[in-house]
Amino acid sequence: MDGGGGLWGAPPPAVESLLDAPFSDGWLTPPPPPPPTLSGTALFGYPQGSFENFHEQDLAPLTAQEMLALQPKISIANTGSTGALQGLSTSSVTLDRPAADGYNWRKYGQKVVKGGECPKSYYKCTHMNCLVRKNVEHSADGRIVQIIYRGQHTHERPSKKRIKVCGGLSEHLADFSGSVDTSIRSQSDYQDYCRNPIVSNDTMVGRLMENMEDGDEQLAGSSDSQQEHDDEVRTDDRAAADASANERNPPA
DNA sequence: AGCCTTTGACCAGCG
DNA sequence: TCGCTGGTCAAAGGC
Repeated sequence: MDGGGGLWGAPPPAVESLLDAPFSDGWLTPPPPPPPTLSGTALFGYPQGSFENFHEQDLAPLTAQEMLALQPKISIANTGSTGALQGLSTSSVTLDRPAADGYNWRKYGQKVVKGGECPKSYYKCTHMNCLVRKNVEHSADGRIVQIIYRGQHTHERPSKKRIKVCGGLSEHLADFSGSVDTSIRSQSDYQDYCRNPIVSNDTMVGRLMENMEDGDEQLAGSSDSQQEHDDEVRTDDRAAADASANERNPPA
């Protein structure tokens, strides 16, 4: 995406909802608690985090079952906004949505690492005096496989009016962002999101729709207990975490 | 006008 | 010391 004025552009609201709603906790089967060693690192084995991740290129690696489950839902979600998916950029290098965690991020670099199979994007928090950085690593198929937070935010999340996420659930997201630590989502919620669709996409979307209707209250609940861990860099854990993530969601 | 992404270059750490 | 790799900078261009 060619940013220009917005951190993450303006994905169709419905799809935004699909993607961001899973950050709310407490839906679908209770996920296993995130390994403490994953603090500051989010692992991904499933398209997530952004509308862009759901364009055809990124759906490709999904299993047929997942495709069947996902695409119709997206289509339904986009009812009234037909062509939304077609309007997506086919560029899949930078596909995550850092702003989805409630903070504003500016991409300051991108590097292809690991033999060119893993493009890695580097983000800074745009808040002045905030030195938090975030590395987003993509798999070869464009899916986010890992997010690494570096440092701690020295400020509150931007007010919802300033969060440059767009569309229907953006306000929900903003509220959610105001109540849940960024990195907590990066860990448990993202992981939950990674797992849940595999459990049941129907359920996932159903919950999503519920979230859309129920609003902030469902989004508000979260634990702050992990916050103190969240922004620490635990690069030592990356390998193990990555391995475990791959076990759960082996790359396509 | 402001803020963003893109992208090549530069720098530092490591084997 | 050299080469590789990963992280950052900064100019250019877009919205």
